[in-house]
Amino acid sequence: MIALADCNNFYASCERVFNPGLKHKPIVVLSNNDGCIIARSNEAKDLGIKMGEPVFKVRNIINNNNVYVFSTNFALYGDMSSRVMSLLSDMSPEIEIYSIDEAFMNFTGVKNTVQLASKMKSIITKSTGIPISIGIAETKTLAKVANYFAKKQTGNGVYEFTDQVQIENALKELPVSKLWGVGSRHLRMLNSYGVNTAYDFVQLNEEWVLEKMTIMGLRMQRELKGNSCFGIDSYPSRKKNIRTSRSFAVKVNSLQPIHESIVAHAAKCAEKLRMENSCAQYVSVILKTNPFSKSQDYYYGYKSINLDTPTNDSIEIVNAAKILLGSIYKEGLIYTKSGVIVGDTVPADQVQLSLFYSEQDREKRKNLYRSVDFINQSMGRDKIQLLGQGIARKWKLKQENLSPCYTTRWADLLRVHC
DNA sequence: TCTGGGGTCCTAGGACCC
DNA sequence: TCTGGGGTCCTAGGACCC
Repeated sequence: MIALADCNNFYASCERVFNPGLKHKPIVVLSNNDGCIIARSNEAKDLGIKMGEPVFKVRNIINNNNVYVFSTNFALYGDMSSRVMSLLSDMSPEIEIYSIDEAFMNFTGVKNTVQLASKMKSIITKSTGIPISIGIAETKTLAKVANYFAKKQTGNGVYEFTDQVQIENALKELPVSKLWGVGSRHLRMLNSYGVNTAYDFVQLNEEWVLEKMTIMGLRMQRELKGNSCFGIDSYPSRKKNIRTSRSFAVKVNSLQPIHESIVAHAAKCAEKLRMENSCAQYVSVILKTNPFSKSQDYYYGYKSINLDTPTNDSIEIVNAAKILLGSIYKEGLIYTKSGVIVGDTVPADQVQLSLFYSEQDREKRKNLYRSVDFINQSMGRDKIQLLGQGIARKWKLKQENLSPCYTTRWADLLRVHC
């Protein structure tokens, strides 16, 4: 059996833990740059605020209903997540941390699955204040479905599929849009063939599913029939790509701030690579205009370059990114977002040096970055940075409603008055 | 006026090779 | 005028997830 633990309204719940006055109040959390809604409490969902919706479109609902609005605070959510995950790991022999708020656990051989899940749930709530739901079933996809019903039940929060009739009834009740692996495109396609529930989907001919939805669709269908296609992957594999990108806080129509942002993103990518102990074999740069703009055609500039030798050296990655930027930047456009991607990573200790590479230089740089990373991690990010990242950084984020970093910054610790 | 960021996997088609 | 068959690798783009 597989169990899926999923935190309820995770970001909104994190904000609530340290601010109990928000209990039963509608809360939303915004994306970077305060652009879109990326998390909602149940109360906010009930007001009709949708996932991913731009804030300006729901400004009226927010104002009229006293909805509490938070800028995204990843330092807080990341730290709360690791607390939840470490508690789950203690109680489960095999666990795959699937996302910031979800984990699959192998319940094979567990005698009383529901009892164990309920215990997990109460321990997490007691120790972290984060509410979770747990779904249990034969396969990952069915565990996702079970989790959906665990969340729907009031008060309980644990749901297990034990027999076929129960599964069939659940799938008949589940809109096909809620399935793990059905996005907006597939949904439209399936609806147009009269497939509306998960049960309708399971009835479809396998060849048809393969043709219309590739092997991914077929695996999903088989999982819903109880045939496991996805195992529990408990060892986090090295990331294949690493990306750093941001929207600009203000509109940008000159090269200078874009250049600064690209240097900063490239340096950040290099730092992330060093944290993972990886080296990348290619660098890509993205530069785009507003896709929703009516006054200007959408421009999406994207270019990659292969490196002679895989690297995690900030200066090398920055230099590659600068060259790429030069080749995609066009005068006269108003840009809204830039980014750098590094990819095809290899373990840092297995890098094949190119013929012309000096081992000595590489060692020197390695020592330099070890010191830079140490200082930035212990004394605050960007204490030491490349000059090209800019001092004023006008392109930086907009975060107007940021909550304190309750758990990761001394100055923000919660004060208890006796 | 105002629309996130960071990932994964799969496929079709082009380039290239023998 | 007539122009094969079979393979690999790479990449852009699509679709999905949280």
